[in-house]
Order: sequence, then structure tokens, then C-alpha cells
Amino acid sequence: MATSPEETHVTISERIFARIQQEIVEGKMKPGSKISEPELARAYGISRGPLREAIGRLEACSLVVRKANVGARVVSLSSEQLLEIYHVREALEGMAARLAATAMSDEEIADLAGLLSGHRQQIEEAPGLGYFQKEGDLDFHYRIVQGSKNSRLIELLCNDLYHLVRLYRHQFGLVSRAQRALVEHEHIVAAIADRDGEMAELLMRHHIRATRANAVRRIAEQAAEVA
Amino acid sequence: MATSPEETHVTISERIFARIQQEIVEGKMKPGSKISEPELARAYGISRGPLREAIGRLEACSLVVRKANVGARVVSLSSEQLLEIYHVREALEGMAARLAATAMSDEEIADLAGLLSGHRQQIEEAPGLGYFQKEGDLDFHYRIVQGSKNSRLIELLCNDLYHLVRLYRHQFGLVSRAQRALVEHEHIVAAIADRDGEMAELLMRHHIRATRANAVRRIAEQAAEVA
DNA sequence: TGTCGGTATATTGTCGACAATTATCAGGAG
DNA sequence: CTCCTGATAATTGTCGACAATATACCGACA
Repeated sequence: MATSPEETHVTISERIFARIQQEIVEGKMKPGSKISEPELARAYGISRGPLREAIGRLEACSLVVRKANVGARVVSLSSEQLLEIYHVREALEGMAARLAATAMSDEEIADLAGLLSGHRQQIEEAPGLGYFQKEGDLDFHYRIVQGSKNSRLIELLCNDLYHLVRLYRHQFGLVSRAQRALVEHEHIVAAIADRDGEMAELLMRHHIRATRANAVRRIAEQAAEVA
Repeated sequence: MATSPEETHVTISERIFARIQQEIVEGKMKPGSKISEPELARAYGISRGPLREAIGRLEACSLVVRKANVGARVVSLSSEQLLEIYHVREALEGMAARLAATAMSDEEIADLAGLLSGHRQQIEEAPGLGYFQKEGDLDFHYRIVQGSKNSRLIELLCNDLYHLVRLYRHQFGLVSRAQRALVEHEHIVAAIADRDGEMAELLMRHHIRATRANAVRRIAEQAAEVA
């Protein structure tokens, strides 16, 4: 995934939407910062019309929040909301794994296993310097979701939630348990290869709960550091 | 729920959004029908600006689909997509029930039980003529979701999915198993009252799977009738 | 007669300007 | 010095008009 093949979005509003979305997710637009329509319009050399449309779509993704007659700000992110998202992910991705176990083709499963073995290689060669910072982790989850073949699940997770997750990662600096996560990923793929949807869901939910627990720990540490 | 207390939406775009959403969900705008911007703008006596914004939000709810330079149509709904939604609901509402079991207050649980006993009374007095057509069913699910106290869950289900569900119900004429559904509802509330989140999730998922199976059956019947 | 190409129409996308609302700040009263 | 008040400025919401694209229609040609 990462930077997609730079699809030629036909309309200005789409282009500007993708661009701002990227800037928010990558942290170039700081959380909580105001989004001034005239300013951005000048900066991008466009009119306020398409820009407003783009902001509307960003609001639908929960990447910006908007108050009538006041304006839009980049979403700023309480730790509570982050933990809420993990609950949603647990439910949704658990279901995705269950469906993927019956919907994925043998080739797709093989590809997925290949991705993980690549990950393992990377980790063993450069331990610590996890590729997980490079969001290879999300690559895995992304593929599972795609494998569910459930278009609504795909849309919810890939178009909305994962962008939020990436944003939160940048903000909270959540680098997560590379080795352990990889092992859990491998178990999930094994269950899918066995066509065991029940097991795949259980393992995925366990995995996300563990990730959530890790986030809770990190957040508590950060709170302690401040104090 | 039903028709809300006619909140005074401050902005035209919000008002028009709520209005069109309602018309789509209630079937006054037929699925698949084209949404002509100039026409609607004249009909509502507004400009195309706010209307376009409203259409954008409707697209985010999946109530309309839009193609660039072509226009927007009211979403038309394959049975496959309907079944996909049930999978999403199973995952999300299962989690909601689990969370509600620990997050709901005793009063809220009592209120919920009261709602159900009212439902039971209605059913016994007028069997067959289910209040379920009147969407009392969604009232129950609505409250469970609210009870989860997870704002993202609430937003996903109450602002997006439930509108789609109502729309699909109108289109497919899915009137579902009043008595059996009520019993399942009661079991779910019992589990929540016991503060047994695990059980509440299992029961909710079972309930939605049963509803889905019912939908599958009805769709098959309709297909048979046509042939 | 059926298909292809071109023109005409209508619709969507975009723009700049105006109106309405809110935030800012200066000034004065307590 | 603080707090309230009122005018000012800036931003958002809305509008109508223009440009770009797609659809529909019609005639010419195979």
C-alpha cells in the first residue's frame, strides 16, 4: 500500500481530499490545528468549493471535526477514543479473519504467507529496527480485510479506520511488539490456511486485544513521564 | 427515535441532509432513481451548494452512490450487499452487547427491560400485526448500541448502518420473526443484567445470525416467486 | 438497416462574490 | 485589575454564473 500508484483522480475535490488525508495521516498537519478554508484554498491554488467538499469527506472519515459557523480542525485524539477504536477493530477484523478463512483463494493465502516470511526475515536481520514502524503491520491487516471479500468491511476498515490508526500511531508513537505480533500473525495465517474461520477470528481478536493492552501500557507510561 | 424532535439544524445543508436521508430511508425516493441536482435544488428552494454538500454526506452513509461527472443515484441494493451488512452488524453489535454489559447503568438496563415488556404486551395483544414493522426492533438494537458507551460504535451503527437497514427492510419487505426475536432480545437483556458480557455477545451474534438466515430465506422465496 | 460520427443539450464540477455568523479586541464601568 | 460591552474584522455558509464533461439525438455512410 503506502503511496498508491498515484491514481489520476479526475476531480479536484478528490485530489485535494487524498492530499489532505495524506498530510493529516503523516502528521504534516498537526492534530488539533485549525483548517482555514481561505488559507488552504490559496495554498493549493484552488477555490473553496472543492476544498469544502474535501473537508466534508475528511469529516466523514473522522479525520477532521467541524462545527457549524466555526470551522474545521484536524481531529485531536484522546486516549479514550484510541481505545474505543481498538474495540471496533477487534470486532470488525475478527469477523474479517473469519470470513477470509473461507473466502480467500489458495494463491492469496500463499501470498500472505510470503509477506509474513518476508517480515520474519526483516526482523531477524535487523531486530529492533522494526519494519513495523514502516507500517508493514497494517499491510498484513489490510490483506486479511481484503480477503474477507466483504465490501462493506473493506470500506469501513481500509477507507476509514486504518487512516485513523495510522494517525494515532504517529501521535502516540505506538510502536508495537514486533516479534510477538509477527508470531500472532503467523498463527492467524495458519488458521486461515486450515480454513478454520472460528479459530482465525479468535486469534485475530486475541491479537488485537494484545495490541490494545500494549497501547494501554504505553499510554500509562507516557502519563507517568509527564507527571 | 422515529421522527426526532425536529431539531433546528442550523445550516441548510444539515436540514436538507436530514430531509433527503429520511425520504430515502422511507422509500419516498426509490432505490436506483437519479438525483438531479438542479431539480432537487428547485424543489427544495435552495441553491446547489448546500445540496451538493448534503449529497456528499449521503454518499458517506452509503445511501447514495455517485460517479464523477455523471451524478448521484439512490443506492440500489443487491441481496449480496444486504447479507454483507448482516456480517458487519453481527461483529459490531456483538461487541456492543459485550460492552453494554459492563457499561450500562442499572437504570438503563431497567429501562431496556421495560421497553421489552412493552413489546411483549403489544405482541400478545395484537399477534401477527407486529410492532416490528414499526421498527420497534431497531429501537432495541439502538439502545444496546448506545449502552456500549463507545462513541465510534454508536456513530457507525446509529448514523450509518441502521439507516441502511431500514432502507433495505422497506425494499425487501423483511418483516422478521416477531415472537422469536423478542425472546432473543429478552435473553440478551438478561445477560446484560447479569453483567455477563461474553454471554451477551454470544446471544447477540446468534440473534443477528438468525435474522440473517431469515433474510436469506425470504430472498430465496422472492427469487422463486419471480421464476 | 444497422452502425458510426458529430452536434446539441443537459448535467456536473468549479469559481468568485455576497450574506450571515462568530471570534477578536478596544474601551469603559465596577 | 478584571469583567462586561460594543464595534470591527475575519471566517464560514450560501448563492448564481461559467467551464468541462457526459448523455441524447440525428444524419451520413457501410
